[in-house]
Amino acid sequence: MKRVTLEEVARVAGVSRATASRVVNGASSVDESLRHAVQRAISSTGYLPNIAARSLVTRRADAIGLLLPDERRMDGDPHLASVVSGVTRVVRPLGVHLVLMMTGPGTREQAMSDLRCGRLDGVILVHTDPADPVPGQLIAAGLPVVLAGRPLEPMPITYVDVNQTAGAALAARRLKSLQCNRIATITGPQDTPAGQDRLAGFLAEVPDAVVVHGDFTRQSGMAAMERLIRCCPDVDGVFIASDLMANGAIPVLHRSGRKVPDDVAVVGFDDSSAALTSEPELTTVRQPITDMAAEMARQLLRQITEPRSPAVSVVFEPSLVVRDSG
Amino acid sequence: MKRVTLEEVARVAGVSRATASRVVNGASSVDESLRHAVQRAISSTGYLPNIAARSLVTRRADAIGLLLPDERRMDGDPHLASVVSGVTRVVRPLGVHLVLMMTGPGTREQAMSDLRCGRLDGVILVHTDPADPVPGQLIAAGLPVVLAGRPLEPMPITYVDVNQTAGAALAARRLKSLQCNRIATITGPQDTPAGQDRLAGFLAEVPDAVVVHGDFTRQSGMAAMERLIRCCPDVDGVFIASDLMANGAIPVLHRSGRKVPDDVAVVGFDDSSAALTSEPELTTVRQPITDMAAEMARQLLRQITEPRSPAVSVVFEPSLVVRDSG
DNA sequence: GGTGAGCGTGAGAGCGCTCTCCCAATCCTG
DNA sequence: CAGGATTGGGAGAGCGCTCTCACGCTCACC
Repeated sequence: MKRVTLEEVARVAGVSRATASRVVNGASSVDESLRHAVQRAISSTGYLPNIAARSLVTRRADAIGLLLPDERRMDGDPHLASVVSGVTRVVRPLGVHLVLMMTGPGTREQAMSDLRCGRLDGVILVHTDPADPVPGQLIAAGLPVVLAGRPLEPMPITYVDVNQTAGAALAARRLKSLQCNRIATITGPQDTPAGQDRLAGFLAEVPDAVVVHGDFTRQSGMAAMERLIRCCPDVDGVFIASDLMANGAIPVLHRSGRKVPDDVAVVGFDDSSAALTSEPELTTVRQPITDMAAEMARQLLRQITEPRSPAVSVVFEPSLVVRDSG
Repeated sequence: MKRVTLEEVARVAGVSRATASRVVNGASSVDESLRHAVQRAISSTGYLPNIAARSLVTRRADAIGLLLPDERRMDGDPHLASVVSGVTRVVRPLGVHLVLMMTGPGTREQAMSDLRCGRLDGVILVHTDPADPVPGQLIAAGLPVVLAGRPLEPMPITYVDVNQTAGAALAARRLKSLQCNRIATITGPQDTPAGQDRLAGFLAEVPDAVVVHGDFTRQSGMAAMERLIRCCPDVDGVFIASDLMANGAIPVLHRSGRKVPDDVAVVGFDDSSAALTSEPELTTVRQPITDMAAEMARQLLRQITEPRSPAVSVVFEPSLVVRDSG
């Protein structure tokens, strides 16, 4: 089982290596008969182009990186599979590899050098720490990068996000339509755009809502709900800024003797798997994660093929998924 | 920002390209002073080796693939992040890339050609369909491959698994120690090794257990539990072969007026996130997923560096995580 | 019939790296 | 101190591919 090269294919087809290469790469200007000869030679020899050799001359790796937060932070995030799936859908038909990198010591630097030494053509950054300097560095270096979610500080970087504000408004209107009188919200961390926007969007609809802070984790959801029913026992509708927090909060409600949704209506955000494992199943705001991931991939590929193309932001509209909790 | 090559480094350091290469690759036989000169040259020029060029001559891609089932099947699988994390931990320090491939039309063939054309050095196969011919083909071609989980048919292939039988026995003993008299189990699909072994291991300890079949999904957990309480209303202890099924089953128990764990003790399997989002939190059998993934990566790397090394199986011992459900 | 445009093809120069020689310098041993 | 053994470094040949360039051919037009 020896490797078969383009040279070999050319020999078998009776053409030059250049012509064989043209056929492999689908160049148009090749005579039909020669094209067929080459194609026959390819299948008869079982030829597969050596990517390293190609990559060496084209200076393209045909691989992109997906930079993820590490397991701990990912833990709560049910989206990984959806993100991977969305990116894959766009990227695979083009033969581009998806390289996964979990944040750990030195990962981001690693990704930078992979990018610079041509091992990666671009990266998608997920859940970036607002203080992280990497996105800025990448942009400054003119390297293709796409962010999942709006950056905290405005910067000329391409990102894909869901309309968080609109999503929170959807939740607010649902609660109002349920005739809730005493409405509260458990927020996400206020140092993240998602946390901020979900609160702002909600308050825009329900200005007098009771606000209790959380940080998107289950734990914080439990704690926040305990505080909420203590400070505001007559609450009858609550928007919880992530399903995971809602998942922690609902048992607290139950233990306090309140029924969901009869006594207290609950609306979550994310439509993650936590929405289905809650009891009752969560009414929640859905983000089209897979589509968003696909769009990130598309944006990244565009940047790769058209360097220095302008930064854009693509914002998807969320939708309300009505289940049993509110 | 032009690319700096080894040639350039050699020039700056005043040595030959060969020597510079030796330093980059950590060859021992280089004079200290020259080594330092080269290292200075590397950092002053900001040199990064071009992986494609290296790969072309070494015939190593320094990348491995992780072949996953598609999103639908993955959906229930809470392990993805843990698997990725475990593999990453082993692989990154070596500068090896982790390429994610979700099964879709043509993925497996794609992976095969990536392997053959030297774009991937090896693959880890997760949740392979028992009928899938790919593992066999890979083995036949002498390509490095590691399976997550024992293959259904015995074959000379390296795999890493948890001792499913022992795990089920752990659950059984827990239920017995709780003085349960009427013990049942909800199984996984019986055409998978995991499904088979968990049932067998359980029956070995509780031969007279009531057996109801499921397929690892939440839905099936609900349905199975409904059947169970109908056919066996006095059940007071049940081993459910996956946390996800347990997560679907517990609300059924609640709705039937049974309290968990007071009326019915429940033990799950996996220690996935579904165990924590259940109410009450699940007592379950834990598999050390991250460690197992790391071991898979190690085994794969060994096969890559030592081709034709014998197939081995590594089996991890599970442990019981006692929480509130049983 | 001469000229020029247009097109398909082949020759060949690299892309940046590793690695095998081979030579020179140093070391040990008798 | 001669001889061989050992060691470090350099020259250079590729790895397999793409892509530019120039060549030869056909065709149209004046």
